[in-house]
Amino acid sequence: MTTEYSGGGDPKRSMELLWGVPDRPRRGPKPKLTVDQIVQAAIAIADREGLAGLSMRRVADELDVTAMSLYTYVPGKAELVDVMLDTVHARTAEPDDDRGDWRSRLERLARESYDRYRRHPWLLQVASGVPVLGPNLLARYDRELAAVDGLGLTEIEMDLLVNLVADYVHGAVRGAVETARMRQRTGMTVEQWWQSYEPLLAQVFDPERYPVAARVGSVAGAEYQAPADPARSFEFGLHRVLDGIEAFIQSRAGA
Amino acid sequence: MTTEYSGGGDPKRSMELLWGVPDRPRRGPKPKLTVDQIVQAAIAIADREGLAGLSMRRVADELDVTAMSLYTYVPGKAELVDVMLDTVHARTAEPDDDRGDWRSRLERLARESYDRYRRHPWLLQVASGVPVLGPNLLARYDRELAAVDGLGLTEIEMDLLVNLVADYVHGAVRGAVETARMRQRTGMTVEQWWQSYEPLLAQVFDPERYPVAARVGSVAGAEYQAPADPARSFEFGLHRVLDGIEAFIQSRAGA
DNA sequence: CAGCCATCGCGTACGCTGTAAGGAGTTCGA
DNA sequence: TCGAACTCCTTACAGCGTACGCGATGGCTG
Repeated sequence: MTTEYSGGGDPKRSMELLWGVPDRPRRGPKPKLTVDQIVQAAIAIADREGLAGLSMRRVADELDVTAMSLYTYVPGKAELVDVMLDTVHARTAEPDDDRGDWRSRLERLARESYDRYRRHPWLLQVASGVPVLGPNLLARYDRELAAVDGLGLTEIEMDLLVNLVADYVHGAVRGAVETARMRQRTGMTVEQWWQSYEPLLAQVFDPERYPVAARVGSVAGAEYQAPADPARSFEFGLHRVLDGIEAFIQSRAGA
Repeated sequence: MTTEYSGGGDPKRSMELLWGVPDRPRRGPKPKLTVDQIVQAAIAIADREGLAGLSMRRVADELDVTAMSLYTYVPGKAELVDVMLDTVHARTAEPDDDRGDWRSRLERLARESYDRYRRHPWLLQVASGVPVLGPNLLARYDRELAAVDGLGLTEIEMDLLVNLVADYVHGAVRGAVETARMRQRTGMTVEQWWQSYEPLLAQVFDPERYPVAARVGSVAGAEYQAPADPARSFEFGLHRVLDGIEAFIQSRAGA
């Protein structure tokens, strides 16, 4: 169990943090920390222990200060998460975004997003529907749009397509992340968990009441050794989504 | 900001609550409450105030008992959420699940799911990747599978298709839910929020650095009067997903 | 019909959370 | 040199889930 944020704070203060204000000459004692140190520490904690494990005191401990000291650098936890969100969207290298056709470009971006969620599972809990846009989030949006630019689509259609892929990836990565989280918390693999859970289910399961689920569930349970196979789901679904987009682009080209 | 659960508790106790144990003759004082009353009160609170507003004390207040009394009926909060999850998947009527072709069946189920998320936004925070299956969740899985049964697909393919739709709906409904949540918390509509946020963004936004985003963003911002239009995104994406599934089913029929 | 004891409901307590308020010490600009 | 600005701290509050243990209740057994 974990906590969800973003947009909770003051957007103005978040934007200042994200884009950097030209800092006026400082008068008092030298700051012991930087905002970036705090953000990096917070990201490390959230990666390891989830958003539920992220607390101001925990971050402060890591940096050998008290919790309240952090409020000198950051207005509050919500704004800190806003900056964390933008920060993990930074890119180390600027690779081959333009290579290939639109389909391979979109697929590459979808996998990049999937991998980011896997690396930073807490991203799933950060509300990004009404995001506070930092430089890296904007850069990502720009890259995604560029992947479907020049195909004769309207701007709105480009936006909708990019949203579709982002929405699907978000939905699909949940299974994998929750599986990993369960393993971390309980020390059990999904297979082990399934082996102890399946008998419980069998006790109450009535095949006549759920005929299709009975048939499909038993085949899937045997094949996955678990109730689901998130990685396989993602692969399968991604191709279907891209097929759907392909049909749309072809129909627009014909119009 | 809210809290995420499910699977956190003891699966065995959750299963007992979900499927009902034949209760042995009770000896002590008459119970003041039933599990169902507690679950209904908890759902009402979560609907109104989000999962963050759901606390044992809050539920107890609503029912005129103390927090600790609830632990007579429910092992803990995690198991309570498990039961809440299954309960909101109950159906009032048994309508026309079989009507139409697979596409209209799947679309109807997707919209039903979308509406449920809108009615119970906290569902988005409940981890369902490793769900504790109750009768209603199983019934839903059965219905979804039945929608793609008899098309010549393998069981695994049926499972993957059903997952794909569920994942997409989950991803897509987030935008709408977060928009509604923002309005509830801040009292602002998205349009109002956008009017105050857009100038902040314009101050730091460099069109040369984000050329495609600049073009698309300005068109979309003007058209939506917001950074996005979640309802429209869902409609658009759902049709693309179904198109992708259609392509798959046709290719399988040909094989 | 008495008495046992399972069960219900409650009061208290612990360690955790985000952060408001205010005080002490440090360093720069005037 | 001295006030203003700034950093960092201690203290405190209201909230959380829930472990523990205590009285009161009331159906089953003798």
